[in-house]
Amino acid sequence: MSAQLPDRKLTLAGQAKTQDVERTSSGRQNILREAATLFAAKGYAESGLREIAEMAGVRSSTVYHHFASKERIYEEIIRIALDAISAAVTAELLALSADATPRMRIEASIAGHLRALHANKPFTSTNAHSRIRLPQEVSRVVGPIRAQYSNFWRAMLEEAKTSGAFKSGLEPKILRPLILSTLNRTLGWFDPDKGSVETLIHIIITMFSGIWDDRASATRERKRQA
Amino acid sequence: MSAQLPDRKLTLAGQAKTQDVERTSSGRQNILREAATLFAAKGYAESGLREIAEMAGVRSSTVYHHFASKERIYEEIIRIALDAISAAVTAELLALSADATPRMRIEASIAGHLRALHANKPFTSTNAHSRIRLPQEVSRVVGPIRAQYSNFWRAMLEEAKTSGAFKSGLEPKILRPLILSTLNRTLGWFDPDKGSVETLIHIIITMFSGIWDDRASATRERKRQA
DNA sequence: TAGCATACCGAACGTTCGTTAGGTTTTGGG
DNA sequence: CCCAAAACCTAACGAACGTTCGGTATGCTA
Repeated sequence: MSAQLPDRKLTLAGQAKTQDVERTSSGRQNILREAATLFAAKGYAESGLREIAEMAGVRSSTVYHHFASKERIYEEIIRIALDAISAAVTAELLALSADATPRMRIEASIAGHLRALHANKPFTSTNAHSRIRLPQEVSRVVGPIRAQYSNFWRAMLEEAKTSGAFKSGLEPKILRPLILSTLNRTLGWFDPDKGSVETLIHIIITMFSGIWDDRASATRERKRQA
Repeated sequence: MSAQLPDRKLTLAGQAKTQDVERTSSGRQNILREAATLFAAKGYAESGLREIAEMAGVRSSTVYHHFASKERIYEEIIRIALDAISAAVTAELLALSADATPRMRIEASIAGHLRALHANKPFTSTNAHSRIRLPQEVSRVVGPIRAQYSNFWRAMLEEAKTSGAFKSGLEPKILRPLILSTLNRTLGWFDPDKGSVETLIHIIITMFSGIWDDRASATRERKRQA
Protein backbone atom coordinates (compact mmCIF):
# COMPACT_ATOMS: atom_id res chain seq x y z
CA MET A 1 0.00 0.00 0.00
CA SER A 2 1.57 3.23 -1.17
CA ALA A 3 1.16 6.67 0.26
CA GLN A 4 -1.13 8.71 -1.92
CA LEU A 5 -2.61 12.16 -1.82
CA PRO A 6 -6.42 12.19 -1.58
CA ASP A 7 -8.09 12.16 -4.96
CA ARG A 8 -10.47 15.00 -4.40
CA LYS A 9 -8.09 17.86 -3.83
CA LEU A 10 -5.75 16.87 -6.57
CA THR A 11 -5.98 19.82 -8.88
CA LEU A 12 -5.88 23.53 -8.43
CA ALA A 13 -9.02 23.94 -10.53
CA GLY A 14 -10.95 21.43 -8.51
CA GLN A 15 -9.96 23.09 -5.29
CA ALA A 16 -10.76 26.59 -6.47
CA LYS A 17 -14.16 25.63 -7.81
CA THR A 18 -15.53 24.46 -4.51
CA GLN A 19 -14.64 27.70 -2.80
CA ASP A 20 -14.76 30.26 -5.50
CA VAL A 21 -17.93 29.89 -7.58
CA GLU A 22 -16.29 30.66 -10.90
CA ARG A 23 -15.00 34.11 -10.12
CA THR A 24 -12.31 34.02 -12.73
CA SER A 25 -12.50 37.66 -13.71
CA SER A 26 -9.23 38.97 -15.05
CA GLY A 27 -9.18 41.78 -12.49
CA ARG A 28 -9.25 39.35 -9.66
CA GLN A 29 -6.58 37.09 -11.12
CA ASN A 30 -4.48 40.11 -11.81
CA ILE A 31 -4.63 41.33 -8.22
CA LEU A 32 -3.84 37.84 -7.01
CA ARG A 33 -0.77 37.54 -9.21
CA GLU A 34 0.59 40.99 -8.40
CA ALA A 35 0.03 40.43 -4.70
CA ALA A 36 1.88 37.15 -4.89
CA THR A 37 4.77 38.81 -6.70
CA LEU A 38 4.99 41.51 -4.05
CA PHE A 39 4.65 39.13 -1.12
CA ALA A 40 7.37 36.94 -2.60
CA ALA A 41 9.73 39.86 -3.08
CA LYS A 42 9.16 41.88 0.08
CA GLY A 43 7.11 39.84 2.48
CA TYR A 44 3.51 40.07 3.59
CA ALA A 45 3.61 42.92 6.09
CA GLU A 46 6.00 44.94 3.97
CA SER A 47 3.60 44.94 1.02
CA GLY A 48 0.91 47.58 1.42
CA LEU A 49 -2.55 47.19 0.00
CA ARG A 50 -2.22 50.42 -1.95
CA GLU A 51 0.98 49.07 -3.47
CA ILE A 52 -0.70 45.83 -4.46
CA ALA A 53 -3.56 47.77 -5.99
CA GLU A 54 -1.22 50.03 -7.91
CA MET A 55 0.65 47.05 -9.36
CA ALA A 56 -2.67 45.63 -10.50
CA GLY A 57 -3.73 48.96 -11.98
CA VAL A 58 -6.62 49.64 -9.62
CA ARG A 59 -7.32 51.60 -6.43
CA SER A 60 -7.08 50.00 -3.05
CA SER A 61 -10.84 50.08 -2.50
CA THR A 62 -11.36 48.00 -5.62
CA VAL A 63 -9.39 45.18 -4.09
CA TYR A 64 -12.18 44.77 -1.56
CA HIS A 65 -14.66 43.99 -4.30
CA HIS A 66 -12.67 40.84 -4.98
CA PHE A 67 -11.33 39.91 -1.59
CA ALA A 68 -12.70 40.31 1.90
CA SER A 69 -9.35 41.30 3.35
CA LYS A 70 -5.62 41.34 2.79
CA GLU A 71 -5.32 38.14 4.78
CA ARG A 72 -7.71 36.36 2.42
CA ILE A 73 -5.48 37.26 -0.51
CA TYR A 74 -2.55 35.80 1.36
CA GLU A 75 -4.51 32.72 2.22
CA GLU A 76 -5.62 32.13 -1.34
CA ILE A 77 -2.10 32.55 -2.68
CA ILE A 78 -0.78 29.95 -0.30
CA ARG A 79 -3.64 27.61 -1.12
CA ILE A 80 -2.95 27.94 -4.81
CA ALA A 81 0.71 27.17 -4.21
CA LEU A 82 -0.01 24.10 -2.12
CA ASP A 83 -2.58 22.80 -4.60
CA ALA A 84 -0.17 23.22 -7.48
CA ILE A 85 2.52 21.30 -5.65
CA SER A 86 0.17 18.51 -4.65
CA ALA A 87 -1.12 18.19 -8.17
CA ALA A 88 2.35 18.01 -9.67
CA VAL A 89 3.56 15.42 -7.21
CA THR A 90 0.46 13.33 -7.70
CA ALA A 91 0.85 13.42 -11.46
CA GLU A 92 4.44 12.33 -11.11
CA LEU A 93 3.54 9.39 -8.94
CA LEU A 94 0.71 8.29 -11.22
CA ALA A 95 3.17 8.14 -14.10
CA LEU A 96 5.23 5.59 -12.21
CA SER A 97 4.82 1.89 -12.79
CA ALA A 98 3.10 -0.05 -10.04
CA ASP A 99 6.26 -1.83 -8.90
CA ALA A 100 8.30 1.33 -8.43
CA THR A 101 10.67 1.23 -5.48
CA PRO A 102 10.33 3.64 -2.53
CA ARG A 103 13.43 5.41 -3.79
CA MET A 104 11.91 5.91 -7.21
CA ARG A 105 8.73 7.25 -5.66
CA ILE A 106 10.59 9.69 -3.46
CA GLU A 107 12.76 10.90 -6.29
CA ALA A 108 9.70 11.34 -8.50
CA SER A 109 8.06 13.36 -5.74
CA ILE A 110 11.14 15.53 -5.42
CA ALA A 111 11.07 16.18 -9.15
CA GLY A 112 7.36 17.03 -9.15
CA HIS A 113 7.72 19.27 -6.15
CA LEU A 114 10.60 21.18 -7.69
CA ARG A 115 8.86 21.58 -11.04
CA ALA A 116 5.72 22.93 -9.40
CA LEU A 117 7.75 25.30 -7.23
CA HIS A 118 9.48 26.97 -10.13
CA ALA A 119 6.50 26.91 -12.48
CA ASN A 120 4.43 28.96 -10.00
CA LYS A 121 7.18 31.00 -8.48
CA PRO A 122 5.34 34.05 -7.08
CA PHE A 123 2.78 31.85 -5.37
CA THR A 124 5.10 29.16 -4.09
CA SER A 125 7.66 31.72 -2.95
CA THR A 126 5.00 33.45 -0.89
CA ASN A 127 4.17 30.10 0.65
CA ALA A 128 7.80 29.27 1.35
CA HIS A 129 8.51 32.61 2.97
CA SER A 130 5.45 32.29 5.16
CA ARG A 131 6.79 29.58 7.42
CA ILE A 132 7.10 31.96 10.32
CA ARG A 133 3.90 32.56 12.23
CA LEU A 134 0.99 33.13 9.88
CA PRO A 135 -1.93 35.30 10.91
CA GLN A 136 -4.22 33.05 12.94
CA GLU A 137 -7.12 33.13 10.53
CA VAL A 138 -4.81 32.23 7.65
CA SER A 139 -3.19 29.30 9.37
CA ARG A 140 -6.58 27.98 10.37
CA VAL A 141 -7.44 27.52 6.70
CA VAL A 142 -4.01 26.75 5.36
CA GLY A 143 -2.81 24.58 8.21
CA PRO A 144 -4.85 21.49 7.32
CA ILE A 145 -3.78 21.66 3.67
CA ARG A 146 -0.16 21.81 4.70
CA ALA A 147 -0.68 19.02 7.19
CA GLN A 148 -2.15 16.83 4.48
CA TYR A 149 0.85 17.28 2.25
CA SER A 150 3.20 16.70 5.15
CA ASN A 151 1.40 13.52 6.02
CA PHE A 152 1.80 12.26 2.49
CA TRP A 153 5.56 12.68 2.74
CA ARG A 154 5.64 11.20 6.19
CA ALA A 155 3.88 8.08 4.98
CA MET A 156 6.06 7.77 1.89
CA LEU A 157 9.25 8.11 3.91
CA GLU A 158 7.98 5.66 6.48
CA GLU A 159 7.43 3.06 3.79
CA ALA A 160 10.90 3.67 2.47
CA LYS A 161 12.40 3.26 5.90
CA THR A 162 10.48 0.04 6.51
CA SER A 163 11.89 -1.38 3.31
CA GLY A 164 15.38 -0.52 4.51
CA ALA A 165 16.05 2.14 1.92
CA PHE A 166 17.81 4.61 4.21
CA LYS A 167 21.18 4.52 5.85
CA SER A 168 20.94 3.89 9.56
CA GLY A 169 20.26 6.92 11.70
CA LEU A 170 18.11 8.63 9.09
CA GLU A 171 14.59 8.89 10.46
CA PRO A 172 11.59 10.18 8.49
CA LYS A 173 10.98 12.64 11.30
CA ILE A 174 14.24 14.34 10.40
CA LEU A 175 14.36 13.55 6.70
CA ARG A 176 10.99 15.02 5.85
CA PRO A 177 11.61 18.61 6.96
CA LEU A 178 15.17 18.33 5.74
CA ILE A 179 14.10 17.34 2.24
CA LEU A 180 11.15 19.67 1.99
CA SER A 181 12.96 22.74 3.22
CA THR A 182 15.88 22.01 0.94
CA LEU A 183 13.51 21.87 -2.00
CA ASN A 184 11.58 24.98 -0.97
CA ARG A 185 14.74 26.94 -0.39
CA THR A 186 15.77 26.51 -4.01
CA LEU A 187 13.24 29.25 -4.72
CA GLY A 188 15.54 31.68 -2.98
CA TRP A 189 18.65 31.06 -5.02
CA PHE A 190 17.98 29.07 -8.18
CA ASP A 191 17.60 31.21 -11.28
CA PRO A 192 15.79 29.35 -14.09
CA ASP A 193 17.42 31.71 -16.59
CA LYS A 194 20.85 30.36 -15.74
CA GLY A 195 20.07 26.67 -15.71
CA SER A 196 17.08 24.49 -16.40
CA VAL A 197 14.91 23.17 -13.63
CA GLU A 198 15.64 19.68 -14.91
CA THR A 199 19.31 20.24 -14.21
CA LEU A 200 18.42 21.43 -10.73
CA ILE A 201 16.38 18.31 -10.16
CA HIS A 202 19.29 16.15 -11.22
CA ILE A 203 21.63 17.94 -8.84
CA ILE A 204 19.29 17.75 -5.89
CA ILE A 205 18.67 14.06 -6.46
CA THR A 206 22.40 13.49 -6.77
CA MET A 207 22.94 15.25 -3.48
CA PHE A 208 20.26 13.21 -1.76
CA SER A 209 21.82 10.03 -3.07
CA GLY A 210 23.82 10.16 0.16
CA ILE A 211 20.80 9.10 2.19
CA TRP A 212 20.21 5.75 0.56
CA ASP A 213 21.53 2.49 1.85
CA ASP A 214 23.01 0.95 -1.27
CA ARG A 215 24.49 -2.16 0.28
CA ALA A 216 23.72 -5.18 -1.86
CA SER A 217 19.97 -5.48 -1.85
CA ALA A 218 17.78 -8.02 -3.64
CA THR A 219 16.52 -5.76 -6.36
CA ARG A 220 19.13 -3.37 -7.61
CA GLU A 221 17.72 -0.42 -9.46
CA ARG A 222 19.85 1.17 -12.11
CA LYS A 223 18.29 4.38 -13.24
CA ARG A 224 19.88 7.05 -15.29
CA GLN A 225 18.46 10.25 -16.65
CA ALA A 226 19.92 12.88 -18.91
CA MET B 1 46.72 27.79 -0.56
CA SER B 2 43.48 27.30 1.33
CA ALA B 3 40.48 29.56 1.49
CA GLN B 4 40.45 31.44 4.75
CA LEU B 5 38.31 34.07 6.34
CA PRO B 6 40.16 37.34 6.98
CA ASP B 7 41.89 37.39 10.33
CA ARG B 8 40.62 40.74 11.49
CA LYS B 9 36.95 40.07 11.64
CA LEU B 10 37.30 36.67 13.20
CA THR B 11 35.48 37.11 16.44
CA LEU B 12 32.16 38.57 17.43
CA ALA B 13 33.81 40.56 20.23
CA GLY B 14 36.41 42.04 17.95
CA GLN B 15 33.79 43.11 15.49
CA ALA B 16 31.54 44.67 18.10
CA LYS B 17 34.35 46.58 19.74
CA THR B 18 35.29 48.49 16.65
CA GLN B 19 31.78 49.73 16.13
CA ASP B 20 30.34 49.86 19.54
CA VAL B 21 32.72 51.69 21.86
CA GLU B 22 32.09 49.39 24.81
CA ARG B 23 28.39 50.00 25.17
CA THR B 24 27.70 46.70 26.80
CA SER B 25 24.99 47.88 29.16
CA SER B 26 22.59 45.14 30.12
CA GLY B 27 19.64 47.21 28.95
CA ARG B 28 21.02 47.41 25.48
CA GLN B 29 21.89 43.73 25.29
CA ASN B 30 18.47 42.91 26.60
CA ILE B 31 16.70 44.91 23.93
CA LEU B 32 18.90 43.33 21.30
CA ARG B 33 18.10 39.81 22.42
CA GLU B 34 14.37 40.39 22.74
CA ALA B 35 14.25 42.08 19.36
CA ALA B 36 16.09 39.15 17.83
CA THR B 37 13.66 36.72 19.43
CA LEU B 38 10.69 38.64 18.07
CA PHE B 39 12.15 39.11 14.61
CA ALA B 40 12.93 35.42 14.45
CA ALA B 41 9.42 34.43 15.47
CA LYS B 42 7.29 36.94 13.58
CA GLY B 43 9.48 38.77 11.10
CA TYR B 44 10.84 42.29 11.04
CA ALA B 45 7.82 44.31 9.92
CA GLU B 46 5.43 42.30 12.06
CA SER B 47 7.36 43.12 15.23
CA GLY B 48 6.43 46.57 16.53
CA LEU B 49 8.84 48.73 18.44
CA ARG B 50 6.46 48.95 21.38
CA GLU B 51 6.31 45.18 21.44
CA ILE B 52 10.07 44.90 21.46
CA ALA B 53 10.27 47.45 24.23
CA GLU B 54 7.67 45.65 26.28
CA MET B 55 9.53 42.35 25.98
CA ALA B 56 12.66 44.10 27.20
CA GLY B 57 10.78 45.71 30.07
CA VAL B 58 11.10 49.32 28.93
CA ARG B 59 9.09 51.91 26.99
CA SER B 60 9.52 52.38 23.30
CA SER B 61 11.25 55.75 23.67
CA THR B 62 13.94 54.14 25.80
CA VAL B 63 14.94 51.99 22.87
CA TYR B 64 16.09 55.15 21.12
CA HIS B 65 18.64 55.83 23.83
CA HIS B 66 20.41 52.67 22.75
CA PHE B 67 19.72 52.51 19.04
CA ALA B 68 19.25 55.16 16.39
CA SER B 69 16.38 53.35 14.73
CA LYS B 70 14.59 50.04 14.37
CA GLU B 71 16.63 49.30 11.28
CA ARG B 72 19.86 49.65 13.22
CA ILE B 73 18.69 47.02 15.67
CA TYR B 74 17.97 44.73 12.77
CA GLU B 75 21.32 45.48 11.24
CA GLU B 76 23.21 44.78 14.42
CA ILE B 77 21.40 41.50 14.98
CA ILE B 78 22.33 40.29 11.54
CA ARG B 79 25.90 41.42 12.00
CA ILE B 80 26.17 39.54 15.27
CA ALA B 81 24.80 36.42 13.60
CA LEU B 82 27.23 36.60 10.71
CA ASP B 83 30.18 37.25 12.99
CA ALA B 84 29.28 34.32 15.18
CA ILE B 85 29.09 32.02 12.18
CA SER B 86 32.36 33.24 10.74
CA ALA B 87 34.10 32.83 14.06
CA ALA B 88 32.82 29.29 14.53
CA VAL B 89 33.79 28.19 11.05
CA THR B 90 37.22 29.75 11.36
CA ALA B 91 37.81 28.00 14.67
CA GLU B 92 36.80 24.73 13.10
CA LEU B 93 39.21 25.13 10.22
CA LEU B 94 42.09 26.14 12.46
CA ALA B 95 41.64 22.93 14.41
CA LEU B 96 42.26 20.94 11.24
CA SER B 97 45.66 19.56 10.42
CA ALA B 98 47.51 21.28 7.59
CA ASP B 99 47.09 18.40 5.16
CA ALA B 100 43.34 18.13 5.50
CA THR B 101 41.52 17.28 2.28
CA PRO B 102 39.02 19.68 0.72
CA ARG B 103 36.26 17.36 1.80
CA MET B 104 37.45 17.47 5.39
CA ARG B 105 37.58 21.24 5.26
CA ILE B 106 34.09 21.54 3.84
CA GLU B 107 32.64 19.12 6.34
CA ALA B 108 34.34 20.97 9.18
CA SER B 109 32.86 24.22 7.89
CA ILE B 110 29.42 22.64 7.74
CA ALA B 111 29.79 21.52 11.34
CA GLY B 112 30.97 24.93 12.52
CA HIS B 113 28.23 26.70 10.64
CA LEU B 114 25.53 24.47 12.10
CA ARG B 115 26.87 24.77 15.64
CA ALA B 116 26.96 28.56 15.43
CA LEU B 117 23.47 28.66 13.95
CA HIS B 118 21.88 26.75 16.79
CA ALA B 119 24.00 28.30 19.55
CA ASN B 120 22.76 31.78 18.61
CA LYS B 121 19.31 30.91 17.43
CA PRO B 122 17.40 34.21 17.79
CA PHE B 123 20.12 36.12 15.98
CA THR B 124 20.88 33.61 13.26
CA SER B 125 17.18 32.96 12.66
CA THR B 126 16.63 36.65 12.12
CA ASN B 127 19.45 36.60 9.62
CA ALA B 128 18.15 33.52 7.84
CA HIS B 129 14.63 34.89 7.54
CA SER B 130 15.92 38.16 6.16
CA ARG B 131 16.95 36.83 2.75
CA ILE B 132 14.13 38.68 1.03
CA ARG B 133 14.78 42.33 0.31
CA LEU B 134 16.32 44.03 3.29
CA PRO B 135 15.77 47.73 3.92
CA GLN B 136 18.30 49.50 1.76
CA GLU B 137 20.30 51.02 4.57
CA VAL B 138 20.57 47.64 6.25
CA SER B 139 21.75 45.76 3.20
CA ARG B 140 24.34 48.44 2.55
CA VAL B 141 26.02 47.57 5.83
CA VAL B 142 25.25 43.88 5.97
CA GLY B 143 25.79 43.13 2.30
CA PRO B 144 29.59 43.25 2.37
CA ILE B 145 29.77 41.03 5.44
CA ARG B 146 27.57 38.46 3.76
CA ALA B 147 29.57 38.74 0.58
CA GLN B 148 32.77 38.06 2.47
CA TYR B 149 31.40 34.87 3.96
CA SER B 150 30.00 33.82 0.60
CA ASN B 151 33.36 34.38 -1.01
CA PHE B 152 35.02 32.18 1.55
CA TRP B 153 32.69 29.33 0.64
CA ARG B 154 33.07 30.01 -3.04
CA ALA B 155 36.85 29.74 -2.78
CA MET B 156 36.72 26.63 -0.65
CA LEU B 157 34.34 24.89 -3.03
CA GLU B 158 36.40 25.97 -6.00
CA GLU B 159 39.48 24.35 -4.51
CA ALA B 160 37.52 21.21 -3.87
CA LYS B 161 36.29 21.13 -7.43
CA THR B 162 39.78 21.65 -8.82
CA SER B 163 41.00 18.68 -6.84
CA GLY B 164 38.22 16.59 -8.36
CA ALA B 165 36.30 16.09 -5.16
CA PHE B 166 32.81 16.50 -6.62
CA LYS B 167 30.78 14.31 -8.89
CA SER B 168 30.55 15.71 -12.39
CA GLY B 169 27.87 18.34 -12.95
CA LEU B 170 28.19 19.77 -9.47
CA GLU B 171 29.45 23.33 -9.77
CA PRO B 172 30.37 25.57 -6.84
CA LYS B 173 27.98 28.15 -8.23
CA ILE B 174 25.13 25.78 -7.51
CA LEU B 175 26.58 23.91 -4.56
CA ARG B 176 27.29 26.97 -2.44
CA PRO B 177 23.73 28.32 -2.18
CA LEU B 178 22.43 24.77 -2.01
CA ILE B 179 24.61 23.90 0.95
CA LEU B 180 24.23 27.18 2.77
CA SER B 181 20.49 27.37 2.46
CA THR B 182 20.14 23.77 3.53
CA LEU B 183 22.16 24.55 6.65
CA ASN B 184 20.31 27.78 7.39
CA ARG B 185 16.95 26.17 6.91
CA THR B 186 17.62 23.73 9.73
CA LEU B 187 16.81 26.65 12.01
CA GLY B 188 13.23 26.38 10.89
CA TRP B 189 12.61 22.76 11.76
CA PHE B 190 15.34 21.29 13.93
CA ASP B 191 14.48 21.25 17.62
CA PRO B 192 17.59 20.92 19.83
CA ASP B 193 15.38 19.52 22.58
CA LYS B 194 14.56 16.47 20.50
CA GLY B 195 18.01 15.67 19.21
CA SER B 196 21.50 17.03 19.69
CA VAL B 197 23.07 19.38 17.20
CA GLU B 198 25.89 16.87 16.81
CA THR B 199 23.37 14.34 15.56
CA LEU B 200 22.04 16.90 13.13
CA ILE B 201 25.54 17.58 11.87
CA HIS B 202 26.08 13.89 11.30
CA ILE B 203 22.86 13.58 9.35
CA ILE B 204 23.54 16.60 7.19
CA ILE B 205 27.05 15.42 6.39
CA THR B 206 25.69 11.97 5.60
CA MET B 207 23.20 13.50 3.22
CA PHE B 208 25.85 15.58 1.51
CA SER B 209 28.00 12.51 1.06
CA GLY B 210 26.12 12.17 -2.22
CA ILE B 211 28.04 15.05 -3.75
CA TRP B 212 31.52 13.55 -3.48
CA ASP B 213 33.24 11.61 -6.19
CA ASP B 214 34.45 8.58 -4.28
CA ARG B 215 35.83 6.50 -7.13
CA ALA B 216 39.25 4.97 -6.43
CA SER B 217 41.78 7.51 -5.13
CA ALA B 218 43.85 10.59 -5.81
CA THR B 219 43.92 12.39 -9.14
CA ARG B 220 41.19 12.20 -11.71
CA GLU B 221 39.41 14.58 -13.99
CA ARG B 222 36.75 13.66 -16.53
CA LYS B 223 34.37 10.80 -16.21
CA ARG B 224 31.32 9.24 -17.74
CA GLN B 225 28.28 7.67 -16.27
CA ALA B 226 26.38 5.01 -18.17
C1' DT C 1 -34.32 49.84 -23.90
C1' DA C 2 -34.88 49.15 -19.04
C1' DG C 3 -32.90 46.80 -15.21
C1' DC C 4 -29.30 45.14 -12.52
C1' DA C 5 -25.31 43.09 -11.00
C1' DT C 6 -20.37 43.93 -11.56
C1' DA C 7 -16.20 46.73 -11.56
C1' DC C 8 -14.28 50.58 -10.18
C1' DC C 9 -13.54 55.13 -7.91
C1' DG C 10 -12.56 59.24 -4.34
C1' DA C 11 -12.60 60.26 0.26
C1' DA C 12 -12.48 59.32 4.60
C1' DC C 13 -12.45 56.37 9.15
C1' DG C 14 -9.90 54.77 13.22
C1' DT C 15 -5.60 52.58 14.44
C1' DT C 16 -0.98 51.69 14.71
C1' DC C 17 3.45 52.70 13.21
C1' DG C 18 8.38 54.66 13.92
C1' DT C 19 10.10 58.50 15.94
C1' DT C 20 10.92 62.85 18.75
C1' DA C 21 10.81 66.30 22.54
C1' DG C 22 11.25 67.36 27.16
C1' DG C 23 11.26 66.09 31.80
C1' DT C 24 12.38 62.65 35.80
C1' DT C 25 14.85 58.97 38.11
C1' DT C 26 18.96 56.12 38.74
C1' DT C 27 23.74 55.53 39.27
C1' DG C 28 28.67 55.62 39.91
C1' DG C 29 33.16 58.17 40.39
C1' DG C 30 35.70 62.11 42.77
C1' DC D 1 27.80 63.43 49.51
C1' DC D 2 27.38 65.62 45.14
C1' DC D 3 26.48 65.98 40.56
C1' DA D 4 26.88 64.98 35.84
C1' DA D 5 25.90 61.39 32.74
C1' DA D 6 23.19 57.56 31.66
C1' DA D 7 18.72 55.38 31.72
C1' DC D 8 14.15 55.85 31.54
C1' DC D 9 9.62 58.03 31.42
C1' DT D 10 5.01 60.41 29.50
C1' DA D 11 3.06 62.49 25.67
C1' DA D 12 2.57 63.47 21.29
C1' DC D 13 3.77 63.97 16.23
C1' DG D 14 2.92 62.92 11.14
C1' DA D 15 2.61 59.21 8.13
C1' DA D 16 0.98 54.93 6.61
C1' DC D 17 -1.83 51.16 7.46
C1' DG D 18 -6.22 48.13 6.46
C1' DT D 19 -10.73 49.04 5.76
C1' DT D 20 -15.46 51.19 4.79
C1' DC D 21 -18.88 54.01 2.46
C1' DG D 22 -21.49 56.16 -1.08
C1' DG D 23 -21.45 56.97 -5.64
C1' DT D 24 -20.33 56.26 -10.86
C1' DA D 25 -19.37 53.76 -15.15
C1' DT D 26 -19.88 49.46 -17.72
C1' DG D 27 -21.84 45.56 -19.81
C1' DC D 28 -24.96 41.66 -19.98
C1' DT D 29 -29.86 39.96 -19.99
C1' DA D 30 -34.68 40.28 -20.59
